[in-house]
Amino acid sequence: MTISAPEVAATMSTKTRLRLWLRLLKISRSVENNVREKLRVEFDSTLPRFDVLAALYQFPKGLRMSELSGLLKVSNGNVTGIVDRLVKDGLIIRTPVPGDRRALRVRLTKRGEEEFALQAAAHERWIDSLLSDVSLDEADHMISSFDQILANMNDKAGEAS
Amino acid sequence: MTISAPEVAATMSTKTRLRLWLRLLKISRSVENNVREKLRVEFDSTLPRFDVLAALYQFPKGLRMSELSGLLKVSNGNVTGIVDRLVKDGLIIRTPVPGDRRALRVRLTKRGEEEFALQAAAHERWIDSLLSDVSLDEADHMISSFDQILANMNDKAGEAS
DNA sequence: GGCATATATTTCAAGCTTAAAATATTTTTG
DNA sequence: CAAAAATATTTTAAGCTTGAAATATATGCC
Repeated sequence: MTISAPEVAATMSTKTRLRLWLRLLKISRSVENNVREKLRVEFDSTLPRFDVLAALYQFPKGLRMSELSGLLKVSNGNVTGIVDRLVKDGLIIRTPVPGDRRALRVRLTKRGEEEFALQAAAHERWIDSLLSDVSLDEADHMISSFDQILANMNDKAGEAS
Repeated sequence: MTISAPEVAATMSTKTRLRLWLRLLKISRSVENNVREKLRVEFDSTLPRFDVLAALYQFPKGLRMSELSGLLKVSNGNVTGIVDRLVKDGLIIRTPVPGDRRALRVRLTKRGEEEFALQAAAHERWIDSLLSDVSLDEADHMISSFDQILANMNDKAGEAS
């Protein structure tokens, strides 16, 4: 009996995929740590707060708590705490939803909008600088690869987009 | 005065790089959430614990606390807590470092080694499945791109490897 | 209408994470 | 050698995160 070629090939791409994942994780953590530090120093804020503001910025009419946690793909209880603090800081407000007394709609205040616009512009510059050696073509190519991976992954796992 | 071409191009690649980062983050979080859930259900463990065990598995002689936190790129105090719990569970042990009474060396116990071997094998299968539609060539190509990005990023930022 | 079930949100307990302060020890240097 | 500076680690306070339990309200069913 000879060595099974498929098994050898499978092992090889398994190891390579694992390496790919470790590299992906390393980049992701590097960028995240970098952005986290800049948010702290320049805006006295955090990544979770930025994420919440970013989501609300896209929806001027506001979002329900559950829509917000769904978008950010974090737990409900998690968002409660972050929103509490942002409300206390006057960057967002909670308003009741007419017709459903269980639900609350959250949206940016005027100040929250202005503050986030500043943070978003800075964030864009930070990312542009960190990824400055990625050409437009390269970036486009990687984005399509990622989209393909994401589409496939959402089938494999229960994990939504 | 005509529109400045360089500025237009810069804006375009800035936006594309931002999109690239958001996609990268999405994949990274999807995979992480998936692995986290599987570690919880199948091994009653967590990602930070897995990371610590993985680091120690590569260094059978053990690592100092500061080497460990350096490798994982997390704070010193963070590792203290995770190590405390792993010690309590009998998966690792702390031993004094001869000649330096400030330092402690941490290494896997026999049980920790056996337990991690199981987790690592399962982890490899999970990743292989999640990234199953990435071909060997594609993976290799992405790995080089990532390495290049990482090398460039470490110059831009104070952020080490 | 009234009871069961479902949905929206918060609370809770436990663990993760950080930056900064505290502790203990080692090394440098005057 | 003693004071000062540096290093290794832990502790602390605050915030983030999760899954599960609790609370409040709404919807479906008889």
